Amino acid sequence: MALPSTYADRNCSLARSLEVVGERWTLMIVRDAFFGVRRFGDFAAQLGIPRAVLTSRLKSLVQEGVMIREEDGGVVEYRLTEKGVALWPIVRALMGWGDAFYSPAGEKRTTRHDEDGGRLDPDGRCEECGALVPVPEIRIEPGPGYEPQPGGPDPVSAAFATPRRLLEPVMRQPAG
Amino acid sequence: MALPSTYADRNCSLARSLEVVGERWTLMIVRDAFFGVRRFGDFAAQLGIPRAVLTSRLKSLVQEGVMIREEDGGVVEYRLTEKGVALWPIVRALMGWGDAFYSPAGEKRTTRHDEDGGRLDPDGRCEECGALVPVPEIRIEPGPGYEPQPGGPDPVSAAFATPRRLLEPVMRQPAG
DNA sequence: GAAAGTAGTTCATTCATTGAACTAGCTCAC
DNA sequence: GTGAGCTAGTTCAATGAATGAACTACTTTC
Repeated sequence: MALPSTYADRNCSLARSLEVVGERWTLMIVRDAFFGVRRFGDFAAQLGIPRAVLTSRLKSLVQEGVMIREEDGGVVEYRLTEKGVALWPIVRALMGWGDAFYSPAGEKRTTRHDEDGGRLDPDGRCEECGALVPVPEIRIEPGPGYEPQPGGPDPVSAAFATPRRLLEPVMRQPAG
Repeated sequence: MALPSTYADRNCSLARSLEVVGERWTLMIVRDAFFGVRRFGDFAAQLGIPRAVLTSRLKSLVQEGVMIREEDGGVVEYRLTEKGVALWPIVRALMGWGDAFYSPAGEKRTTRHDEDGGRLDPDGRCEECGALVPVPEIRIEPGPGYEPQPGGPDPVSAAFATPRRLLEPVMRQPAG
């Protein structure tokens, strides 16, 4: 999205949000970032997104302060900022709606409070302890609607199929 | 969005949702529908969207069961179905994020429980009575961040600036 | 029956996306 | 250091979608 420059609507925060995260691919990139993807090549491979588009999207996400680009000794990483992490309710709501109407076998991913294993309700509250669970304490794991991938599972996809905390980096080679 | 046909990701309900509501303009149309817009011409005028695009979006929303097209005595109306109303948490989350990061003067629109006037918290719960307020009982009104429109306010924009219940149809001529 | 309104189409132009190939810089082994 | 291999990011031709303005077809109203 975002063409002539934006949506015209000055009085709607929905329009304003969509100007930042409403373009094709953008929320998929953000989702991957929640799932621990940080490297350019991993985003590209995982999403099947053209590299030129990925470059453009990451650039605008960084410019908007949703992600930050960190270069450390030749290694480039993209991470969500606080503003980016604040997108979680949006991502959760979209996953919830898709689960409800397009996943008859049940939710594709289950979220839990990693501390006590309690499931999270639609508002992100732990059904065990009642707390509103902060993003880094959310564990995500395959749910009843999850369909194991056919074909060779690359390391990143494999990590996606394993219970893990949000934001925890995907490891691309076994730590040595 | 949604080009070659879709996103490839079979295991993510976020991708699935974006295939339905992720294209440019789609969520703006849905928002207008929550605000009571039902007529083709009102969507077109309110959003400044090219009519050809509007036709295409409405067609796919109807096909997906998010909206329904009703023709009654020459009058055509588009309305949200239950599945469409279930998009409210997504719309709310997007408005919330935009308010938080792009509306320094405060939220652009306030939502209340129409029965008792209580404000709704981010989860959509009434701060007066504690109930999770169903969409038709939500009243929306200009908030502290709302900026009155310059220029001639057409009837639809005027309705948007007045406290009203969600889904309640926008009247285009005073009932006679 | 003429005027005005509405839903929707058509079409040339502009712009974004696609996908594949390419560049440039770094790391590591020898 | 030289070469192999990896990674971030660019380039570019082809495709497809968005834009905007004009137009069609149908209704209602007076």
